[in-house]
Amino acid sequence: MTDTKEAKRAGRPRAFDPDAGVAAAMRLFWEKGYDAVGVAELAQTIGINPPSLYAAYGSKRELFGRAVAHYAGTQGRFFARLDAEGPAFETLVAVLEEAARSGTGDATARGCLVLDGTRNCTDPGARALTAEVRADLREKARSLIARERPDVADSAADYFMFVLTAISGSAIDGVPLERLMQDIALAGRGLGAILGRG
Amino acid sequence: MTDTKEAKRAGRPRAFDPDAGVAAAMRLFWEKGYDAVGVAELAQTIGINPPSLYAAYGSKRELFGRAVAHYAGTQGRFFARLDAEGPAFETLVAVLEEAARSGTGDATARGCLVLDGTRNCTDPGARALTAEVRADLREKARSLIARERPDVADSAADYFMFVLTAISGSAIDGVPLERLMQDIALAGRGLGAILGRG
DNA sequence: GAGGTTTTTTAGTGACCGATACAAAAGAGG
DNA sequence: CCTCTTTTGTATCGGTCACTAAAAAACCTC
Repeated sequence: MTDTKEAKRAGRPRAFDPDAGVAAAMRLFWEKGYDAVGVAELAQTIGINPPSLYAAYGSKRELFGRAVAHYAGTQGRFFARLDAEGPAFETLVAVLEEAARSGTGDATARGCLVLDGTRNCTDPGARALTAEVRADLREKARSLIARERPDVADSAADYFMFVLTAISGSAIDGVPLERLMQDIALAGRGLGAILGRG
Repeated sequence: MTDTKEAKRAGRPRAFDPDAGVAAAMRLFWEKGYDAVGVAELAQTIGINPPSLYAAYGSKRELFGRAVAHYAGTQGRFFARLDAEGPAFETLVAVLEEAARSGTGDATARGCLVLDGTRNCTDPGARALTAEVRADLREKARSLIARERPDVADSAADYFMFVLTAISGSAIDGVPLERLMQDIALAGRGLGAILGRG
């Protein structure tokens, strides 16, 4: 589609950086959720007009897809820990704590874009975009757990997503990081129980 | 304002039951969230025209307030258990399980209206309506716990709301009741830990 | 019946939604 | 210079948003 390289093509050069636009859009979607962000608002924040937005990204939904991917690569980078070697229990708890930090680090963009960005969203395509990332995330947790306890990998992965859902929702509701850390410690008891004391 | 009694007043009689309208509106708000439900859709579901809706309820937000109150009095009736006498741990877990049942009982209206009905909602007034109910709920849990363990009442009440948030969000994401029950059992380990073995 | 009161219906308000038609503008290559 | 290509800004598309003005309709009391 669009060549990301700076190879000078014919035609009038683009006056803005599409990647920077994705980052700005991500921030907006994260703060307000998919439906609550309008195309006009997106364009104004990026510093362009709506036609430039459609020419560069295709549609609001496609821009959201780029934003979700950017979110996963920045705010959600710590989930890569699930792929690394190491004890499951400690890794999972550490990831939950990182999620709490990410979801409370900025007062204007709380919670998780992937978990709550399409809540009550009317666009099935946008919902599917976040649902796919959630499914990938659950699978990462499941396979990590399966290395130690394949018998409980599904149940423990479900519980991991369960706690993750609580973290994002609570962060959005204004629960501060310190309390989230306490909640994670308590929820970790359940994780330790099913994993047989990590 | 409007006399709920059937005392025959002057003027053309109302052709619909306002309470039944609230129930229908509640169902719609529960299924889709505040922002995703339009006034035209509400009116059509109730079986009236928009002007009748405004004459009877005042505004979309006020109708939502009535709907939330109706929800609390029907779907959320089991929260009254928090006011009853009894051991805190068993009561809290039972309430969490009831919440899971309520949030998964109907495939078309999942989760909790109070916890997730105004997620990503652009109307601050509507958000405040659900936030107030959530605060009341947390206070009920806190005072129940305080009867046994005043020292940990705040932390345990926070954790209770944390788990409740997970239940509603997970139910919306499609997690079936059986898995939610497993998750609650695991989360209950943390509750038992902070309450000192319920 | 007439007058008063309230709800009904029809029709429409301005504002915003996502998405576009169109032509001027700005580059490359000839 | 001219042509080709792509992006730009302007101005708008039809549709939906929450909400309402206005008048007909349906009850009351007299």
